[in-house]
Amino acid sequence: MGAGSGIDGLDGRIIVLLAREPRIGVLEMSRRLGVARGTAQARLERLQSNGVIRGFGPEVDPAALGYPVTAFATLEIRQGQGPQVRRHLASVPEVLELHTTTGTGDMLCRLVARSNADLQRVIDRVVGFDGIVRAATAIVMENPVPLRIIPLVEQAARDR
Amino acid sequence: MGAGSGIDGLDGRIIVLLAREPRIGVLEMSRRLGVARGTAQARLERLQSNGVIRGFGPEVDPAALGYPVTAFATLEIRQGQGPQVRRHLASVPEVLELHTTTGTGDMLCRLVARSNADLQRVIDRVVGFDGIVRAATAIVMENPVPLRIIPLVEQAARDR
DNA sequence: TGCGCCACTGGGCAGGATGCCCAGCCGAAA
DNA sequence: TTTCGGCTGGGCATCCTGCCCAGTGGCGCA
Repeated sequence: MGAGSGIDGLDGRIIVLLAREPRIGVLEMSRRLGVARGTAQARLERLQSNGVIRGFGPEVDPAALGYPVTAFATLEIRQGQGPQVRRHLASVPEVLELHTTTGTGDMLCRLVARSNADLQRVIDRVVGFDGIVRAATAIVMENPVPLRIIPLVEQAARDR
Repeated sequence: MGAGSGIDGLDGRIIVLLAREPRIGVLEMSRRLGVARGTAQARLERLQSNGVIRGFGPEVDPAALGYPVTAFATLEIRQGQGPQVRRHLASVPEVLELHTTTGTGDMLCRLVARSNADLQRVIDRVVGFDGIVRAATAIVMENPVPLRIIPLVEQAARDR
């Protein structure tokens, strides 16, 4: 991993272009970039087989689905209960992602809920499991920087 | 918002299908769903103008870009320094997202770095700003549940 | 210095998908 | 019952895709 990886300027421009206008095709892309279509096509393929671009899945807004409340929960789990806890959390649809982190056997997960009241139900379901000792929840109020990748891509391209 | 929104079964199947095989076109989609092409096309358009589907931006893997280390930082900020802190954090490429949360004027941000050592540099840059009083960092070790949306979509579709 | 490799170019080709149109049908609401 | 919105199934021209090719230029290596 990371062996032959790395992004050059053209790769960076491809990703940024794709991030800004996801619907454009290879041909339009090659026109904007000022390269031959075959080049753009080859680069795109390489970026995907490289794993740099994982895919083009639809970005779904949980709020538009009826889940406008987002929260982060820090979980303290009982020793050795990791696998069970993971399985449990994976089975809860409102758990959007889960990380294990350094610290006291902690996990961090992102939750959504239909309302603040509903969040209580979600949390109850999340922590209503033997392996979980304690949970601390932080409700998201604003999202000044939504998940982004462009600045990082540009820096990676600059660093050659 | 959220007025006429909501997802029916067909919408749910469209999103799930798109999430699993993002490259398929409208025609192939209509074939898999067993509906007319016009229907699939109209639904997709509606989902996008609804805001349920925000877009189809490329999913870029920071690790493949040379940033294999992910961390979450909880920041305590000085009263009234919110706007400045946001601007500062937005200017750091390694800050992938930023949330303001309930609690003691806290913020939570996701960071990436080239290595554990590099993470120190990133954190220094993040907290090297007047408005930030204290920072607690949790390094991500594993990601048992990567950011996902399918289970939530299926539940939303089931709930009518 | 000369050679081979690799990426890029510019072009061509057939098949397929897209965007857009239409008339007809049907169920639900007024 | 009438109207309306959504779905169907079809057609159309245009455009893009995936794939192919030969030619060219830069670069590292012997």
